[in-house]
Amino acid sequence: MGSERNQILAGLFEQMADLMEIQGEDPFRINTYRKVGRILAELPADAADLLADGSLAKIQGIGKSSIAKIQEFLSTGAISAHQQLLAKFPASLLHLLDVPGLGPKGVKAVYEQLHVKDIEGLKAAIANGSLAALPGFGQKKVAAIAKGIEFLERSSGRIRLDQADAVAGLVTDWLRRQPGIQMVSPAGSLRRCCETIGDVDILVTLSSRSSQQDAERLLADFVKANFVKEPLAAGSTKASALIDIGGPVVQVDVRVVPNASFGAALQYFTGSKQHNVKLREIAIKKGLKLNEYALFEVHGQKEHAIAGPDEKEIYTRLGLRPIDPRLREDRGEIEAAAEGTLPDLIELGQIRGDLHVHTIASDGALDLEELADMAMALGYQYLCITDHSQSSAIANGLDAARLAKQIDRIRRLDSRLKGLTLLAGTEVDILADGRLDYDDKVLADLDFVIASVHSGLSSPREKVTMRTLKAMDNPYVNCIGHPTGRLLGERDAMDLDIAAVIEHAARTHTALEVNANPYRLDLKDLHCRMAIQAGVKLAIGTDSHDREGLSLMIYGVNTAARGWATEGDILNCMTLAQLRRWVAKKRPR
DNA sequence: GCCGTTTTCGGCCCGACTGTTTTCAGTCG
Repeated sequence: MGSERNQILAGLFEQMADLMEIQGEDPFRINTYRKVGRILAELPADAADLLADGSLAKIQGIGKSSIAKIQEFLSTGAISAHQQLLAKFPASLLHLLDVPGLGPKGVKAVYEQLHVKDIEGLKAAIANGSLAALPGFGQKKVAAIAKGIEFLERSSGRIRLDQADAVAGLVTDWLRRQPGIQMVSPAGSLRRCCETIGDVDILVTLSSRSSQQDAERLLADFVKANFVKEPLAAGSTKASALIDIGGPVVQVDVRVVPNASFGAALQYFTGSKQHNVKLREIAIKKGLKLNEYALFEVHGQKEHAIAGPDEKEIYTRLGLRPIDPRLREDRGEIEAAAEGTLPDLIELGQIRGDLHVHTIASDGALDLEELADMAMALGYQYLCITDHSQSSAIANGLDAARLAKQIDRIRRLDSRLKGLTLLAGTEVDILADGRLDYDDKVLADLDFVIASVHSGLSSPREKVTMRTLKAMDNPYVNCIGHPTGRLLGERDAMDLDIAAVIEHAARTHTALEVNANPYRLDLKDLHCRMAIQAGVKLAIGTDSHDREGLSLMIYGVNTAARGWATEGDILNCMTLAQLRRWVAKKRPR
């Protein structure tokens, strides 16, 4: 995360795992490589630093062999074990693993027996019939692989959380209207509020009088619903269909589960996989067994369920506090649940205001009055207007004179408002050399200042980091907006030294934004957690540009919660008086 | 490859579904 180098390293371990799987090695050994890859990807600091101070070797799951490989990579830029694997199998085989229906065994077979190296080769082997001639590849399997290729080429991979919400809403609304339906709940990465979603999982229960035929009928009806673009499967417990949401195609799985298993199924299908593996290990140590039907006590051959209908019960019977779905990533939440030290996660209702909003003065669609009305409807105590500054010409940024007029309008409207305080702010550009787009004299007239990088996002690490650090040195800058500049599915994050930014934020009494727009979610969850651990305040802002904008706050709240944020970590959970004192603390007296 | 108040060796999470089989391997979540 923080370090690009960590990501490369993590990728190498992932690739080694994939290649070893194609080679047919011991699955447990492969699993270890994957685990190391995941640990590396989530490291809070550069692997080189953690290796140097010995903390890397102390991490559970990283042993001598992995340390040696990491060391080798850091000194030579490569891992010989990785290169030896690549000498046996071309790297393009790794893409073949992405084809649904084709696993490592299949990839090995097509490579060794048909010399298929990539998707194009696989298509050719299907077309000329050579794939169907392979032992173990019958008509149906070949058809499934052909379909898998088609899906791969059509799907955009993962979709944003708001897109997944839209799809899930469509399907759950439809499900709730069906006869006999009792409970409906999204599961999977959507329920965990991950930043992107692969496919949408939805669980339902039927009334106790319902039969298996009722379940089959429901699932058959689902794949025929008008929003379905293409049915994939419909059995007695599960149906899958592709749904088109205007652009990407999303797979939605609907599962009918027994009432007595609803909690266990919800737990199971919410994941994450790593979280579930650890829970099942705990169950085994206690002489229990956990699966998607229930938590069982095991007595020899006999077993009986001790939890199942209620998800919380699964956790408590395992000796754990119930864990919020947003924390279920095996990032220490299970240990915290055992010790009773889980955080009281931030909730939407604790948000007292929005600190990042644009109006028609720059590139927004709403005027001050409309925004004030909406903020009051949301029950906010304050709303900070933060239009763009002059350098953001494309966003119709305000120069000092227009900003002065805007401040005046804000003050006048504020004096008429009851129950809401309108704050005058800005989202000022951080210029190429790290200076700001307004003079300090201008900034001094504002209640709250966000500084953001909007240009030169692909500059080298040193440069983008320097700009951000320098902006924080300004006594009027209270918050860095969308610190990494990423746009999910569209633009990579800047190569920012996030650890350095967090450290500097702590030192300069500057907050970091959690931009709530589902395209951004920036800071992301892991960075939120790093910032919180460093004592940095997070400001959750919607960066609202239109009517829908203000309602996106929940995405920022969920992202912060995934970073273990509590009410006390969030700047805009403060009362107005607290917020003003917090801002004043950095300013010259 | 990693790990250990039951183990320094022998374990390592669980089940469903599908297709190609004739008792199971591969894939998936």
